[in-house]
Amino acid sequence: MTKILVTSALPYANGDIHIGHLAGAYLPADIYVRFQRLKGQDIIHICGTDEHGVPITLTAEKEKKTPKEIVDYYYKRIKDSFERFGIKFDNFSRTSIPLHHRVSQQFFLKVMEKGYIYPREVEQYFCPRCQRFLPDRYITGTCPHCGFPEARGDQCEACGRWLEPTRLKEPRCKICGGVPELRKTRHWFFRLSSFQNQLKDWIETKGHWKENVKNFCSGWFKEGLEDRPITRDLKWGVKVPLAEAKEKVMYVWFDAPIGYISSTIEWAERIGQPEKWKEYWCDKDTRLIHFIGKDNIVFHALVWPAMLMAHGEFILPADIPANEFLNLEGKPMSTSRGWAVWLPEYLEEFDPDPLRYSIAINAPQTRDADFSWKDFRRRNNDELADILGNFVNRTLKFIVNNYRGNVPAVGLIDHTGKEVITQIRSVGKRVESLLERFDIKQALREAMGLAQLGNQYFDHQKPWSTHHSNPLACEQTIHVCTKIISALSIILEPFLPFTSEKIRKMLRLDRISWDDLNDPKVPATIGEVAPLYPKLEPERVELQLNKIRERAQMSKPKEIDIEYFSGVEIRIGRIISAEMVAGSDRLIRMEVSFGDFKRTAVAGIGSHYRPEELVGKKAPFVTNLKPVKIRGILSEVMILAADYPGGIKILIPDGDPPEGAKIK
RNA sequence: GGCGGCGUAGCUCAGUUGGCAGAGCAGGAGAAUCAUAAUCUUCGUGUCAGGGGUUCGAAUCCCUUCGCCGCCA
Repeated sequence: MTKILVTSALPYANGDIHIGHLAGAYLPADIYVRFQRLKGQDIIHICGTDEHGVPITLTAEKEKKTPKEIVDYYYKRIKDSFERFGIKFDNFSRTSIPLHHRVSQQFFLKVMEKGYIYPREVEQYFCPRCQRFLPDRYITGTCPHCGFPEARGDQCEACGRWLEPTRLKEPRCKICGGVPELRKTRHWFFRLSSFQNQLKDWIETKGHWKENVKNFCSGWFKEGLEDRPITRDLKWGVKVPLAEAKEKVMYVWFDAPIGYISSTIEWAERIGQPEKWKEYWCDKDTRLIHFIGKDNIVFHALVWPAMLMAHGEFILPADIPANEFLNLEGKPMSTSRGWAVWLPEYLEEFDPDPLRYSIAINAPQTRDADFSWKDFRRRNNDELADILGNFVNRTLKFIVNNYRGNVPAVGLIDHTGKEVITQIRSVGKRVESLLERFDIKQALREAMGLAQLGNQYFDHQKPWSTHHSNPLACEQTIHVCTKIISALSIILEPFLPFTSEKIRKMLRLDRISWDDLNDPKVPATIGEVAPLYPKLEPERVELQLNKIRERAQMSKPKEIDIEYFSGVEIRIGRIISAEMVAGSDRLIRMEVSFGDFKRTAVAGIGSHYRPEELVGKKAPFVTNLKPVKIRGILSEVMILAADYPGGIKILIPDGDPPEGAKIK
């Protein structure tokens, strides 16, 4: 049998999963895998967190933690929220485990052995204060074209021109503000350029791939593929397995996709068949499918296949169903601006299936789509509760009320009933072929059509009336309706697994398979009946809408007027003494003179200043803050300092203003 | 700036290789009372963003303007 290996993009362990991620990769993948599994296919779903790279080290610094602490935290949260949302993986690994490091290193060495990795001297900015080489976008300076003083190392945002960091005038480290210096360093490059033709030929055989994927690739072929550096001067990551590169790690984009392989190996070991991963990665008959969002297309359709070609022992992707983006309330999602719906937060308030439904029925398959809370509520109430939930409920309640919970058995089914059963089969067939093409949106519409069909049939047959006038006909109707419910529990399982489970409980069905759609099983008696979905009041979703609006507002500082500002009293103070607060490695206690009076300050700047450095310095202090006790010491004034990832700098006045001078 | 995408009914979205513009919701009318007042039937609606071109025929292909979005290793 053809095996299927499905991967979902490795989420970056630097934040929670939000609905955009779900729509882009994880939900479509989960639906596809659940469907294939119901069909009895040999399929596994592999994923894990991507835990290396500079952004994680920066988050760690910002939160005064180690990178390990950051990734441990998010690994747990991400894994947990996937589980609660019903996204099922056969293995959910992480790229920081030793197994992954080993596999990545072997991969590296193998590709190097084949001649596709080579070292090259490059000049890069190094920040002596941060003690590290700076990625392009962490350098700012004056743009040589337009004179914009805050241009980024890779591009000037004012005039839009591309830049090399070395061309910036007065370069500065974006992290600490220090002056970086050019240093020679050696990096290893992947010979991507030599795969251009091979990749082109390969993609031409993929006529069935989605338009957006092919489009992206052709753009890149036009530009021409260039070799890419695959090492970094960083401590956090997979060590480069070369004696001459002891201090380097792999660039995160290189080791991350190898995570698909190492996660599969971890899975094989876990189930006690350590060689089994090869059946998926090394067998030409296995279909490798990568589910990703559109931001990942170039990588999965070009760079990663080139890496696999270079390595030579693994299969290439058979399909890359990439989705577009999901907007939120009409605006693109933005984690930094707080404009997103995060999964852990959602799950505190609602059940998984309504969101699975909302996303799947309006999936961004061919273009960006929009998620709104209003629409979410409507989908839940008008579609899930009213059409699907009500059909199940009215039928089963009817059985309870009129047949004491025993499903009527029937010897014969009349023409109309048979027609319905034929319809079930053809809906099954259509859903099947739509899902094979990854068209989950249309597939779900078709599946829901079955509930609608049920309501129509129920209405036309009028069992509430035939129950008295023609009991046999009534029994038939209810029997057929129960068949429809049974079919719904199968056909909806990939999309709404929790709903499917509830229905199966009510119908006392323990095992289901896609083939059962040919003649859905009907139980003799039913279990306890309860409505499938509670209706959502408008307030429930308005609350959510307000939450994201407020958050977006907060990330933008509020405008204040001059009166408001003049309410803050800031004066120049001279630090007359300073000492570490006992039992703390960050707090410094200072006595500050403002000429006429003295005050005590406790400030969390000890990670970047030694007390003796501070004594004698003049700096601005807020002098009318409400005093607070910190570690038992009353802090009466607050020192002003620049606080940014990687550093804290107190402000020193220009010249020598007198103690106590007011700042306006 | 360059490249790419998008613009279809009041709203959210489908529209295969060019072949009479579609669905759901909202809105109007009716039927039914088993069911979470939940269902079912039925009705209207479009400068397919604007302009130009190719074609017997364009929402679809080409050019252009406007608007929105993304990417730029």
